[in-house]
Amino acid sequence: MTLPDPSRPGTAALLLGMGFRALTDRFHELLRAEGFEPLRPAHGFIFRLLEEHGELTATQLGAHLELTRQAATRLTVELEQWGYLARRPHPRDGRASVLALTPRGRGYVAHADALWARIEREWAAVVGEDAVEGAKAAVAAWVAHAAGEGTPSLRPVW
Amino acid sequence: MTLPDPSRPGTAALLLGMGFRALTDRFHELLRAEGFEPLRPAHGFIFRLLEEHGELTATQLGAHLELTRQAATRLTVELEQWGYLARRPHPRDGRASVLALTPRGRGYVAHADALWARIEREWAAVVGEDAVEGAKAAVAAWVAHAAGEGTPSLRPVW
DNA sequence: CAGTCCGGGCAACCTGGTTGACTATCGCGT
DNA sequence: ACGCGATAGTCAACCAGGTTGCCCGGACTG
Repeated sequence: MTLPDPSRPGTAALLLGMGFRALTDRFHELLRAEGFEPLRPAHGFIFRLLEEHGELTATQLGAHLELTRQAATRLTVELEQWGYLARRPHPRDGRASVLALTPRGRGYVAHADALWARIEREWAAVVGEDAVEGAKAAVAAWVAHAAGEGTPSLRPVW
Repeated sequence: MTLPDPSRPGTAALLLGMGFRALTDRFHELLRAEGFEPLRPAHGFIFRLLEEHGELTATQLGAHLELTRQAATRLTVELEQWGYLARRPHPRDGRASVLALTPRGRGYVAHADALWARIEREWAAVVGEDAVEGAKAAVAAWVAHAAGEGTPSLRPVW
C-alpha cells in the first residue's frame, strides 16, 4: 500500500496503522538481530501487565487483554515453558494460579523497554524530538477522549 | 490496557496502536449507526486500491495487500457477492479477470472518505487542527524513513 | 451444609490466513 | 510454428489463534 499524503484529510487512521506497523517491525528487527526470542505483541503486553500489577491470574490477564480466559491461558503456558513466567498456586484461592515474571522475564522487559526508547529516538532523529512528543500527546488525547471512562483497546481490528 | 503516559519514552508504538484502534472503532460505530454493511479494513483497502489504480486483477490486489492470491481472491468474491465489485474477463489475457468498483462500491468509498474526514475533525476538535496535522506528518515521515524504498506495510502484527 | 458462583482445563469449532497441486493461457526463443 | 517455462486462477488441505460450550472442583453465602 502506498503511503498517503499526510496533508490529505481522512488519512489519519491509515497513517497511524502504518506507523504502528513500522515501529513494531523495527522492534522485531532489532530483537532478532540480537538473537532474542521473537515474541509477539500479545506476549509483550502480558509482561507489561505483570510488571504493572505484580501478580495476576490468567483470567485477570484475559480481561485486560480483551481475550477469553482460554486464550490468555494458552499465551501464558507458552511463556511459562520458555521460562519468562512462573505459576504458583494462589495463596488463598485453591482454584486459581498466580502468574509472575521470572528474573529472565524481567530481563526481557527491561531490554524491550530500552529498545522501544531507542526506536523512539530514531524517530526523533527523523522529525525532531518535539514533533514526536507532540504526536504522542495528540494521539494519547484522542484515545483518552474516544475511550471515555472505559479503557482503550489495543488489538487492531483487521 | 491502560493508556500510558505519553511523555514516558518508549510508549510510541503502544499509543499509535491504540490510536489506530480508536479511530477504526469510531469509524465502525458511525458506519453501523447509519445501517451500512460492516466491512473490515481489508475490504476498505481493496476499494482504495481499485479507486487509485482503476482496475486490478486479484493477484495484483494480493501483492499490494501482502496477501496470497488465494486470500485476496476470497475477499474479492465476498465483495462481488455484496455488489461492491464487478469482475469481467481481462481484455487481452485469457487467464485473468479484472476487478472494478461498481457504482455502489464507489458510493461506499465516497461515504467512507467523508466519515474518515469527519473523524479527523473530531480529533482536531480535541487537540487542535495543528496538532493533528503535525502528528500525521511526523508519523508519515517515520513510515517513509522506515520503509526505505519499499512500500510500507499496514496489516498489524499481532 | 446446601446451592450457587467462579477459576481453570478440555474439546469442538470458526475465521482468515497459508501452502501445494492442478489447469489453462500467455509469450518468448528457437 | 511450436515447445516450454512462467503466470492467473481455482480447489483442497492445513494451520494459527481466537471463540463457545461443557465439566470439574474449590469458594462463598444463606
